Amino acid sequence: MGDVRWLSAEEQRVWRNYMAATRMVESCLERQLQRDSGMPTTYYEIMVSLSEAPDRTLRMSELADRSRFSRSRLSHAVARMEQEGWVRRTECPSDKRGAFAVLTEKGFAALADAAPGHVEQVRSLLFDALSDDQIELLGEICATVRKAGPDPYGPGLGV
Amino acid sequence: MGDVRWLSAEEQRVWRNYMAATRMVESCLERQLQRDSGMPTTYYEIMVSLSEAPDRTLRMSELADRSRFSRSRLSHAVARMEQEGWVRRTECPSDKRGAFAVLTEKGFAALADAAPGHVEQVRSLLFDALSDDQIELLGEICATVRKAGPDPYGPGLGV
DNA sequence: AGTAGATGGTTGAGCCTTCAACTAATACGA
DNA sequence: TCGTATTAGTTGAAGGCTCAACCATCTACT
Repeated sequence: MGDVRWLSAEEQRVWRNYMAATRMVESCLERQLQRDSGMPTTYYEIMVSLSEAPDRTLRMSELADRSRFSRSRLSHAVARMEQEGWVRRTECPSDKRGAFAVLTEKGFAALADAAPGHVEQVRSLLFDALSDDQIELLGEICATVRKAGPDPYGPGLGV
Repeated sequence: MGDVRWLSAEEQRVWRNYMAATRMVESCLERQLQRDSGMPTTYYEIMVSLSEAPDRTLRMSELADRSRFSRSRLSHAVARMEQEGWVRRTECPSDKRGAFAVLTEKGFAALADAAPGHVEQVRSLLFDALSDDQIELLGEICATVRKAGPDPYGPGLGV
């Protein structure tokens, strides 16, 4: 716990590029989706998770874990999405504390509508810019970072 | 504008790893800094920019451009930081619309105090997990993505 | 059965960000 | 010089996120 392991000039350079690039990607995606489909990427991801689940239904906690959202965040989000008619909440018979989130038809339609523009954006921001080799390497790097990180890393699971 | 270029299975895998990894890094950094130093990474970055400027002073717009923040966001942030005593605003003699943001001694101290923990976090989340080769490749990849992206990409410059 | 502790989920306050509207000052062209 | 268009910066409302506190229910142990 003694001296600080400051970043070398080279590491600084990498780090600033990393920040700039990831922020750019994130913020462009957010803007595009908000502008064209009126939803934050958060909601998009929640709906993707639901759409992939059997009966388009998941327990709130399961949904929170998969998207790595805090329970609180998910709860607020689902409340909002319920207002939009994209999601419905059902109670769980086997555990009366529990709740299911169900993607509605309207929600599925909104998702289907938003998807093409979103995917196009992902492609043009990230994949189009990189060579096949770079894409593969990036995949490995991200997998490594992800595995090395704390798990669960945030308020997602457990907290 | 015809058919959608959906992601291949492989691209999906890369994309989900990318999202998971970058989100993890971001959220861990945010939490650490907020917990240990009571500031969001946003403010940290603003103070870094100011600390590197001559006289620890920058025009608001210059500061916004460097950090790629919208003018509005910066304005709100600086207002908040002024309350904390970390930053002071001065008016610009040559352009009476303009304003300077100045990092105070207290702000500099807060930054110096926050830096070690933040850097340690950056290191342990990203650099420690990767080989030297991977770090270099990541740097290149990010530089490429950054250059390929729209510029200015967001509400940062111009909007 | 009775109780202590864990788990599922919600809520509200506070903060940050975005968007759009706005003021004030400068630059530019006729 | 007048008028218009830009540019610098701020503001307020609306929405999303975090944190901590909070019920309700379930589990496990005695």
